[in-house]
Amino acid sequence: MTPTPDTSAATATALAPDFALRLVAWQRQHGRHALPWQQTRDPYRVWLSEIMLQQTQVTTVLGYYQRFLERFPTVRELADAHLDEVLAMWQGLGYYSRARNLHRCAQAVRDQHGGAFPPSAAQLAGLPGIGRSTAAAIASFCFDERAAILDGNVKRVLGRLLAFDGDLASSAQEKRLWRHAETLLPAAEADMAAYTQGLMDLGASLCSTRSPQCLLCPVQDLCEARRRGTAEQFPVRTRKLKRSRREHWWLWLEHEGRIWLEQRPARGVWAGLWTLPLFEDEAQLLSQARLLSAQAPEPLPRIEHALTHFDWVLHPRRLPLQQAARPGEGAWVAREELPRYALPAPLKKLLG
DNA sequence: CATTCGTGGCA
DNA sequence: TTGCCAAGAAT
Repeated sequence: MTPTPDTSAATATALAPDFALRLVAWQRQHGRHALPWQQTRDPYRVWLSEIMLQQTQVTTVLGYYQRFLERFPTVRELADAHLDEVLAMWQGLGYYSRARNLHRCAQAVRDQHGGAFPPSAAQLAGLPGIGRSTAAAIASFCFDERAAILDGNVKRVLGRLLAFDGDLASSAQEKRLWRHAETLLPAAEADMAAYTQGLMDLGASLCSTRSPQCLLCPVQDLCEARRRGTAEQFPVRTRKLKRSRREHWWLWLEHEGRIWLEQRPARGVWAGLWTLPLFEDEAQLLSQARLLSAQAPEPLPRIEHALTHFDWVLHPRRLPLQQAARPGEGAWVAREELPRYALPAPLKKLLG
């Protein structure tokens, strides 16, 4: 049995000087330059943008980014804030462990780095919420460090450039691609910011997931997938994520315009966010409701909410109360106070 | 190494 | 409607 020859490694080495120089030139002429987080080299602002942009589209981040900076203009103000307020500013953006790690990271910068982000990818990667790729992005943008990123865009661009046929669901294959990404880095530190941005810009525009526009690509004649006419086949990623389904009942208690909210535990789905009391089935909800009122809760239309790995069906049941009992650990929240509470998207929609 | 984390947009 | 995916990291 002859092992498949690893042509991608030789390809990466052969392309190394040309690819970077072309990408850098293209980025400077055709890439994005007007995004808010591109108007600065302040590590705090660049870091904030990189965290928000993890698994999140640029258009979604834009509004959050400005509002967040107005409330927390410096890393110290973020570090000194309460986690609940950080979560409230993050509500709707998703992946809430990012907000939790963001807060922890700000405190680490304050307490262990004298209030300034450490100026190297290696040190940045040791901070909460900053992995290898995010560390490299910050270091290349702010400090011109020759450090490779490997996000979704880069996996697609390099996967096609090298016709990399390893399954990126495998960590061993991803490790190989990391090495290629480092091989392809530009020689000059002065080119690093444009190079890193160029990889992102190319992946977000011409080298898109579906219908890539190879004819306009600055590296079309270097691209192995383009040569084969099989750009859409890269990168290779077998998905084994099976979506499951969960079903719960939500008790919406109201008293004199206030709503009863409970804070979810610090781990798991919607960690630290405020929600309605959740029940495994309708019988348990009704059992709780009978302790609070002689009235029966009003059934509201079901909510179908899709998370990454499961579909969630929620059945809201609304129950106005004459007297304000305390059904457990939680808070009666007036509507005008709701913005200070971090609510998951479907609840914000339901209450809105 | 596999799983667990949100949300909105798009074909 | 359904599935896929977007500037990933932590466990």
